[in-house]
Amino acid sequence: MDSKPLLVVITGPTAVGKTAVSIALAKALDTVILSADSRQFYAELNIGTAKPDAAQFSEVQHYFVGQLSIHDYYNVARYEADVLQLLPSLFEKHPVVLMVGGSGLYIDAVCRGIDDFPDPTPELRNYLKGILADEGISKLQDLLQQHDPAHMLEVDIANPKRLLRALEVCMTTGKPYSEQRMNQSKARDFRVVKIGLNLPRAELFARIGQRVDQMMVAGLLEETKQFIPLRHLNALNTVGYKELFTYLDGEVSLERAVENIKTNTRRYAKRQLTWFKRDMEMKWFEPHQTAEILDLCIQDY
RNA sequence: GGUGUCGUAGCUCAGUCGGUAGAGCAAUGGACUGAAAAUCCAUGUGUCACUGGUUCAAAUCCAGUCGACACCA
Repeated sequence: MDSKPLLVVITGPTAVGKTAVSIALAKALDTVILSADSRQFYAELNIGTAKPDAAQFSEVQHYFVGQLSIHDYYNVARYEADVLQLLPSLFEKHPVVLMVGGSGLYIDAVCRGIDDFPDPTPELRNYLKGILADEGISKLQDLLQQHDPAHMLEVDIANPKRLLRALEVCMTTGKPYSEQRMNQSKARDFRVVKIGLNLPRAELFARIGQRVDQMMVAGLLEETKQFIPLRHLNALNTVGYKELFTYLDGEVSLERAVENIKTNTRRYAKRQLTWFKRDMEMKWFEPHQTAEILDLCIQDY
């Protein structure tokens, strides 16, 4: 048997039941959980991100939950580095470690790696955002055509974020983005098993509706109110908070805002599934199949 | 019980002079390398309540039935 330690990734669409499954697995395997949820990172975001509750935290040691402030800048490359730095010490004590969350890009960065690009600088990003606002997306397309015509053939030219990011890399490195994107998996000194949780669509959507209602009962509106002055922060461009801002602005009724949260959560779940479905390494289960998932983990180490 | 209005996509509704139908929302599929709960692309969904009649042709006109709503009793 391979002597490398094992990282078990538990993922799936929002509200499918990842937390409950992962707590049960962590207890059975006597191990810890790394969150791969790009919104649970933020200490201030609690109700709207469906963080594990106090009892669950006390049962299992969690990492990458609440370690950031919403004022902090963070990105997927930093997450990759932070996880890779932490993992060896965890593997010393636990032959299996769990990574749980629904942020597909972040999971891939840990499992496969991500190319070594420079972080964006606020100055350049604001400059390019200004061009987008003043001159439109066609100007960004023109610029990328100059800097990286090869990438123009592959990139989604209607997506401003893709154009903007590619331009940032071109302009800060002086080399075309497409030449620097290796798209190759990096070597890891641990093995990975990927568990995807899913439910029939109607059941998943029902769970989403129930969870949003629970969040409202738990005080999501009050939590959101305190963020009104901070709403421009990226961390608050998040389902749950952004819809309630429109209610607090008087644009829509509370009932309408809550419906919008449910709709946008459903769409988010669908996008997550699109991402995970194309991963051929993913082994799919329903969240009640904890025993089968545990068997798979044990059999693999 | 009577009178009136209405019944078209999952929902809200449009549909002109009769030529078998289309908007919005919802939904569905997809993309994705430092903003990713972000951002972007694509796509329909039909016993036109039912039964009959008129007509070359009915969502459309006529009759009846059923249902919803409003008003009257």
